[in-house]
Amino acid sequence: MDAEPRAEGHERVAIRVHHWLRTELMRSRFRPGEKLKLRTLAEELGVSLTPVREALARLVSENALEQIDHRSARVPVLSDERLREVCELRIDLEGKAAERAAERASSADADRLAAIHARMTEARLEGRMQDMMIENERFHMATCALADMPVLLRIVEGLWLQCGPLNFALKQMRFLHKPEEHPHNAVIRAMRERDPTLARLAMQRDIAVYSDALLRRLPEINVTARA
Amino acid sequence: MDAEPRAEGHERVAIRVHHWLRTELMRSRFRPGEKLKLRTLAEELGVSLTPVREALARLVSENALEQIDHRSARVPVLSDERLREVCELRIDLEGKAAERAAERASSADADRLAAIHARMTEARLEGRMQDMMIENERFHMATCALADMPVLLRIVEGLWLQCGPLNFALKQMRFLHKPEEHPHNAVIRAMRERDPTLARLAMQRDIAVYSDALLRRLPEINVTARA
DNA sequence: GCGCGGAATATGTGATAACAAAATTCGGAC
DNA sequence: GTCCGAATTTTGTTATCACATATTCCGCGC
Repeated sequence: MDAEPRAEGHERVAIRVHHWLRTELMRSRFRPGEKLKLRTLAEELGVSLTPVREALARLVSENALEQIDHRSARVPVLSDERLREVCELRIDLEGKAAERAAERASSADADRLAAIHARMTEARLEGRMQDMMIENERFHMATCALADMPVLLRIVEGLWLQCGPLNFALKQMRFLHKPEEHPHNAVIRAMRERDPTLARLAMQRDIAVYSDALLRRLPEINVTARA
Repeated sequence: MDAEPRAEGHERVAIRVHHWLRTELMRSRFRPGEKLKLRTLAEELGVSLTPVREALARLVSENALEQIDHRSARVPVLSDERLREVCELRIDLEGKAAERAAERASSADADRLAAIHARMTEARLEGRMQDMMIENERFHMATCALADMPVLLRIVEGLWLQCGPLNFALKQMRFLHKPEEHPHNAVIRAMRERDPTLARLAMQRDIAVYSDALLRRLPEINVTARA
């Protein structure tokens, strides 16, 4: 099977599993509280236990999974306090990232952000909520990446991952903003105008609105998680 | 329901290795750029490759190690920019933690911090720099723990771990403060007086002084790392 | 002496097996 | 019918093995 003998194709299996699990968590395939079983995952992916184990260990270290009873790993059930904390940290850290990004972004960078946001809006209008969420994530990660702070970027990715399993709650969520008032637009404008403070405030408002909506839904999420 | 079913005796080997490596990294046993070899570590600890592999994978996920050429793991060589970033994030995040801690700390908590700082001062006066560093770490972690923000605590632990390999540079470092002016004292006072702003500023000053000292030393550190 | 190439060694990866602990199922006593 | 305990099954952990690739080392030719 050397379709790609040396190219991108032959990543390590453990890395592939890790990426796959990350994505599935982001797509809310697993519910909060669900236990992830080694042999089940290994069979589904057609690999042995070893790389699956490594991937799970990494996700535990990233706080994307929770080690329960010193043995199995499960998707964390976020308490109200914990979700509040994650959101608060996102507000601080993504706010800082947006601020820094606005100091450094070129107009081409701003265009890229605008393109992502356009795809996100399109998906939202067509009711493809899954795609909308993916583009939303892209928007935030792209903004963070513009700050050119790799350590911060990894931390923010970790925070997103912790909220990932909750995203399915947003699938039925009403529109949070009128399209023309969406905070992302202000973020993009701030990039073009090199206005760090505006960028920070707009990003923080975006996250705050998202957080409030999620926190209101948390009780019903954790009820369904119990089942 | 035993008193302590699996308390001390048989922790998982992989966890033990992970803790051990964390500690060794903090104690600067490994130099920046050093490659960590599976079989060497396994032999030293008297275990097989599997748990060592898992521990290394976790440390890579925690940014405490760096995956090089998609195969081996090595202790990261921090660039000037990267060290600056880590320190900047520490100033933000530990500042916030100290602020929050000051809102919630009891006077018993303040006593505990004072005790840690006293041990640190004692170690410093006696020239036991290694012990001093350990107590310094304890002081910062204990303060963060008082903030009652577990997610933040894990992030800060990760940032410390990234600086860990550099700590050996501080062994010969001159005193950064006169004992009575040490910022830790101001932090403790802020806890007693419930003064969040003072707590944040004092903690930030402490980290800033440390950071500047470390940044000045970075060139020579990275030279020795090359060897 | 220098560079090159191949062999020997070192090193990491993934699969499998043996084992231990936990969860589940089943059967019998009441 | 219910509850308790033993047997069975499930599940996670570690060690070992086979293999692929990277690195080192040595000898040969120039």
